[in-house]
Amino acid sequence: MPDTSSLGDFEQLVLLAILRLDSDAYAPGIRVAIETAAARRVTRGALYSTLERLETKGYLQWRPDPNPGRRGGVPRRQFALTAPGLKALRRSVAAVTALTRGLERTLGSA
Amino acid sequence: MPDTSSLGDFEQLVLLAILRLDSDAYAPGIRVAIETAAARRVTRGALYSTLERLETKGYLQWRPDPNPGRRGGVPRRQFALTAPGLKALRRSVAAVTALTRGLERTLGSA
DNA sequence: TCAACATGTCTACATTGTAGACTCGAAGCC
DNA sequence: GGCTTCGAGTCTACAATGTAGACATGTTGA
Repeated sequence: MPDTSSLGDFEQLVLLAILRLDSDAYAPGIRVAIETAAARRVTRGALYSTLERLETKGYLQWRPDPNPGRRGGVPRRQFALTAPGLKALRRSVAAVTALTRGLERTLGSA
Repeated sequence: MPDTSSLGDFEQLVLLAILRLDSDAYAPGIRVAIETAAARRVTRGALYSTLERLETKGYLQWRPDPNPGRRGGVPRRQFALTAPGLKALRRSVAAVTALTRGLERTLGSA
């Protein structure tokens, strides 16, 4: 791992989705959020591998669903960013923002 | 390659830098632009591998430096996005933008 | 002629992304 | 109770992307 450990693109999307979903940050919802925002398919495998890697890096934490009552078996996990996770995400978003600034018209990100 | 071929994070930064530098989009400058924006080191190897991969995907093109007159040996290459490259970049930036919207305060991207 | 320099190439490997089959256990139905 | 359905998560194997650093090549100027 490089010392200025940066985020891959999918990792970035996952962290953003968790931040955005806040207390609703369960894996299935994260998946839907990314699929919607990025207009692309996200398999469970891809998502869980990434979640695990982010946890290993100390960028996120989870706890068992504080309010269950659904259908399935295994309890869901509620994810949240850690302080280092938020910091890494900030850096990552800042890089894109810096290079994007002034190109809004060309990029159509009105 | 997935059919909805998405950009890796470094690829995204490289395309953004090229777009931004416009007619000054030579490899060394691209490198500096990314190092500055992302506050991280970028080796030549990393950059050229990525440029080559992006070219293979048809996302960028290059031509020999139209106005030479520098020091070194091999002529520089001037890079530019292709239409598909711009499209892919738009998609990629749009995903980040969509998930970022409303989180400006938290992310400090004022 | 030769050192310094500016680009670009090559090789080998590490990290991240992806797909899809599989496991687990609770809930509902009969 | 036994069986099916379902939601969530695990596992394995591989593909794509990212990274480092040594090397090559040709120009310039002392």
